[in-house]
Amino acid sequence: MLTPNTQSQWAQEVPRAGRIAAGNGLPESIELMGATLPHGRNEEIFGENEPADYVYKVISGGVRTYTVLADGRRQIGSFYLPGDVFGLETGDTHTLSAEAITESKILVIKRSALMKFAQRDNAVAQRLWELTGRELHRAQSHVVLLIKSAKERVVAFLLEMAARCTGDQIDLPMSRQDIADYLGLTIETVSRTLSELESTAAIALPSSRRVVLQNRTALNRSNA
Amino acid sequence: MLTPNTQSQWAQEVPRAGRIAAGNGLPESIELMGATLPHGRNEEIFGENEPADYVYKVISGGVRTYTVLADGRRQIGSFYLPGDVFGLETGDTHTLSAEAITESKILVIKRSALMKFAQRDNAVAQRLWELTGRELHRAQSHVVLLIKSAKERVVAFLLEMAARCTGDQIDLPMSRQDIADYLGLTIETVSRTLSELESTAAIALPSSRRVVLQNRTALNRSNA
DNA sequence: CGGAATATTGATCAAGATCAAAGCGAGTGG
DNA sequence: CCACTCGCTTTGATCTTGATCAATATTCCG
Repeated sequence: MLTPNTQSQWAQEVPRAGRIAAGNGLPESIELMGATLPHGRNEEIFGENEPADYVYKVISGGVRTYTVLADGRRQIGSFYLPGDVFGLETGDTHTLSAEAITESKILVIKRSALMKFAQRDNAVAQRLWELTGRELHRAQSHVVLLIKSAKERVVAFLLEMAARCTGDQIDLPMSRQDIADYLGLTIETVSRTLSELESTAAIALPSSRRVVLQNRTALNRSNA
Repeated sequence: MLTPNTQSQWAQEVPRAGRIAAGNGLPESIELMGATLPHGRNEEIFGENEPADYVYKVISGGVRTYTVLADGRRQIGSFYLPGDVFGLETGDTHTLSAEAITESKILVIKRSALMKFAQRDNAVAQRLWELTGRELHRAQSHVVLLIKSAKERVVAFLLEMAARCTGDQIDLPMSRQDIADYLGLTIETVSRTLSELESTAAIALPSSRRVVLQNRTALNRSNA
């Protein structure tokens, strides 16, 4: 059960193709409009305020979007995993920066081509709008997350990540610093909270990047 | 200058019609598709998870959207003022509840009619998408706001409200509790922070609902 | 004028930040 | 193969910010 599976679960290329085509992304036909590019760990994919001429889809690996405040604090907006689309804007510039968390393959699609396609096909336009709607919903949940206690935030994060994979074992592609900057906490608080959850047997931490949910009931209780 | 203007600045009906038609809302023609309804203070306009069959536009007054956590904590998502559109969803239910902050007139439009219109007119579809995009941007800014210190949050709130009206005088339609629930703080902290800003002459508080920005430079310094 | 709701101010407390020091683990070179 | 290093993570001690508890003060209405 805890067989050390050295292959990260996110390394596989788009492991849920069916679901993605159905609700998560864009029609497959559209994927023909782009090229897949490799990105190294921590490599920038686009920067805040840059022209938003492309839309992106994670094929393998993982991506974080973020903004940096004047004094250096970094806030991560979202994590994107294989199958997720990111970088779609209604305005003409990106509102956040994006970086690869790990070695990633990213499908890049010209926005103008996508828009031309949407103009002819209402269903595509609808799909694009829904994508923005989903991002909005994500951001609204993020707001609610940030008013919770540290324990509640960490638990919510774990449940959110768990919801994106099958089973109770999560392989986190991101560092403690990334998690902290997503949750509005410090790495120390994230680490301490995880240790505490482990000590109450709610989770197991076979390694720092792997979390096993052992008691979802207890976790849900800690989720306010 | 501080003449007690008992008429709240938000009581006027859509004071910036030009700007609204241009970028803020929907073509005026569409407003013919709906009816204007009055709502009393604290009256619910729609509830979370209810079918999103209508789209709304503030004609006069003000609206708050919010969600309530299991333990009773309330998080306000946004404040809407005259000219603002709210309640537009890509899914089929509302993700937040909405209430009138003060006596308000609200234009109600059937979503199905709007969608039919959008299907024929690409520009309208585009406008609706942009509206969702604007909400997304708002929510992302809200996330960034919530990682800041109490003082920074209050200052950001004041600057945000000031950006929505002309001049340095702001009439707040909402209570301290509303502000606190928007900023993820307590009323005491909001009150203390406003008092502190007043004591440093950054703002004046001629009454609890009226704020005058006296030193934007100082405020921007406190905005990280 | 009276009373309820709302806002301010004060005193204390606690959650999480900060400062500091080990611990661990993957990769490197002797 | 082992020791060393570098980056990341964990753990500990203390401090700070904002929450909580409590007592007025003010405003808004009937």
